[in-house]
Amino acid sequence: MEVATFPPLAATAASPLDGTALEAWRSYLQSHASIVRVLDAELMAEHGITTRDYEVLLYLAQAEGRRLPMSALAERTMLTRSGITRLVDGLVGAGAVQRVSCPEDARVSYAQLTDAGYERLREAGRSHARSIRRLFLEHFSPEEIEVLAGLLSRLPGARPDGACTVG
Amino acid sequence: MEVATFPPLAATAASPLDGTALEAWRSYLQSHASIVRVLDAELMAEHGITTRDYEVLLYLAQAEGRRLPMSALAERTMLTRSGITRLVDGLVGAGAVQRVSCPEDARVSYAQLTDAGYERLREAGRSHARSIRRLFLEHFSPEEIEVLAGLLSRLPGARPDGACTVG
DNA sequence: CGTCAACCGTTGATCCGTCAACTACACTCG
DNA sequence: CGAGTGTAGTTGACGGATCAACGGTTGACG
Repeated sequence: MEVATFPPLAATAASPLDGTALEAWRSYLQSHASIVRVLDAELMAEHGITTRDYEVLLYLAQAEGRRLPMSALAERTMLTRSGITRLVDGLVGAGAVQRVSCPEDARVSYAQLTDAGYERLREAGRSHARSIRRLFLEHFSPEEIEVLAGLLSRLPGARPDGACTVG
Repeated sequence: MEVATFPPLAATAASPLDGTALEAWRSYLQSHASIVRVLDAELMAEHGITTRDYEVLLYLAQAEGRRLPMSALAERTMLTRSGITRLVDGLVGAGAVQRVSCPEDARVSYAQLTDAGYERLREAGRSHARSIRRLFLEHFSPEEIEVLAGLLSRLPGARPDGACTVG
């Protein structure tokens, strides 16, 4: 697995950002690209699922009854409803998810995590978390993690309205 | 312009990350997704170019003679050679870039920034930098920027010259 | 020289996600 | 009830990026 170089995008000859600011921005962008790329590759190589798949599986696992309406999934994943339809198609094909229609509202169709899907998630989750630690967390001390969390949480989009219960 | 919600991917019921660590990771991912999404949309709305386009234009502008071999572009942007071929096709079509063959090595073909392309970049650069300030930099004090830059620079891929050895 | 490996850029097939259009259903209000 | 409005999910057409394969070029080495 070859893990190429780096990606930027930042100041222009015309309107440069200040030195340190530019560095911060570049590191932010580039590290993200690199880390996510490796994470993707590892998840795919070791468990045959994409990060998107994993994300959806995780949301379902955390949801009441291990099922969510397609729209809810779309919202959480920041995908289009149509995108989610296709993604879930794949997961259904892989046996990780079933479609279940909703008795109270015939319009909605739940994506329901199967036992196989849950098992798949558990397995993937272990190595995924390990990867995250290795690629991200391990570069900082606990105090630094706290600082980082505090700073990053101010950025747009960093604060979902609670919502996601872990465990 | 609707700027949807948030994207996660993180701990699983099976192997959760520690609380603060999880928060840091989530903020990192989610803020990136949100910010990049807005940046993309603004660049497209105001100047009709993709972030990728902008990136390529910027690299060319910074390069010796405002031109680079396709492979060099691919490397810098973290795109495939084939991806770059197609992207540059577009820029050529838009008149921002020309293809120039290399006299010393008939295999390489330079992407050469045109004057029009440079002008385009300058215009886009202004508002782009403004957007970056608004979405990223303005959330921190100068000292915090420094701290952030220092922390982020440790992550894989954050160091342009420092070789990207992961795996 | 002549061969062969490595390399550059392009192309065809394909995957993944979007947008826009459509179907089916639900809810409100006359 | 029945029309109109809005919502949930799917589908077709398309764009962007990848991989695999190819043709042209270079450079090293027998």
